[in-house]
Amino acid sequence: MNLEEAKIKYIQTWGSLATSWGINKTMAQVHALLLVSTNPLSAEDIMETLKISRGNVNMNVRALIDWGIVKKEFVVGERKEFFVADKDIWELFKQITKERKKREIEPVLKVLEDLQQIKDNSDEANEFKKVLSDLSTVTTSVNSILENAIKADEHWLLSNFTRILKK
Amino acid sequence: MNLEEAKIKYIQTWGSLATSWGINKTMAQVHALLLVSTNPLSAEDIMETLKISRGNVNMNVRALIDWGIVKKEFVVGERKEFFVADKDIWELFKQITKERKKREIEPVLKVLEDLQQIKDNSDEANEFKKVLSDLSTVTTSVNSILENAIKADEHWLLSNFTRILKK
DNA sequence: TAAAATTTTCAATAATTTTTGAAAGTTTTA
DNA sequence: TAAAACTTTCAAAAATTATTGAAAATTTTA
Repeated sequence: MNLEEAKIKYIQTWGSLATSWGINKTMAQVHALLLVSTNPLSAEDIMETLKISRGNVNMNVRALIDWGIVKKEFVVGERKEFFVADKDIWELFKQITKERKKREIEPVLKVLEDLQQIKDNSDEANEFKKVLSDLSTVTTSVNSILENAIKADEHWLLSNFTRILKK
Repeated sequence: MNLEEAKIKYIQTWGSLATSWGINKTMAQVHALLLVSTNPLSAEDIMETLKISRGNVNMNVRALIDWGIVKKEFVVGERKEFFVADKDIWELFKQITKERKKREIEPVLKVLEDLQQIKDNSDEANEFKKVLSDLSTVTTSVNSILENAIKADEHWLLSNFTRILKK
């Protein structure tokens, strides 16, 4: 396998992992392409390499910029826009975590809390509240871990984890 | 909001969270329904409550059993099968983590390792290998955390995390 | 053993999500 | 200012994923 093949394999692999975690395949592939590219790429470069339409490139690049993991870059003497991905994978991990936490986990925690408030003291209601409370505990716990992974310095995840392993 | 409404709200909320993490909505809803139900439910109970077809119930209940988070149960004097969800949410968390780790993360780690092996010493190849290596580090790290969450006792996640927070 | 009850399968259909591509919009150049 | 270069939008089409429901298979009862 040569370098080009390896890059393609990597782009495909990342795309399929993304799909099973609810991230659009093309978005992941565009990101992967920018990540392994040594120079900034234009919309056309991406279109050609991934064989996708202009509109699709535009939509997905914007989504990546919105997630804070891709930046626009200007190349001297060139009119069009170019894009680059941050090469720091920890930064990537932090950004993705941050976005998903905010968009998906926090709203669920809010609903779980609201549901706890129902005024009903039957055994059935109390059993339900117990389930909700347990769910909140796990969800909060996951949320906290993610929060710290975001807040702390680059290698929080690895360094803290290593410490736990050694205990 | 009364108890019934709260249960429905919870089932819907869980279903939509599941969707954004690549889990089938109905599968999550069936699980949520079993989780808040005080007694075992038959395929028909599920069909009626969630307004879905027999085939759909069958497919999704089997998937849940396959994931190890729902069990068949027999009710005396009844011919048909009934289903229950483990009420221990930590157990649920562990099972889901275990399955996703095995099915999705481990295969990716394998590919990343394979790709590292390309025999090419150009600057470009080395840069690519660096990206792969960083990805492997983060992925391995996430994988290890999940591994420990699975192996250790019920409240590993919470107790260890609390300790880190207090440092 | 055979009829009844129940579960499973899976081709067809429906719903959802993604992608296209051409038109509209914007920015830059001359 | 207007033509060229480029980007964005979005309705329609394509692709993917989920669901139905009726037929086949299996299990239970009598």
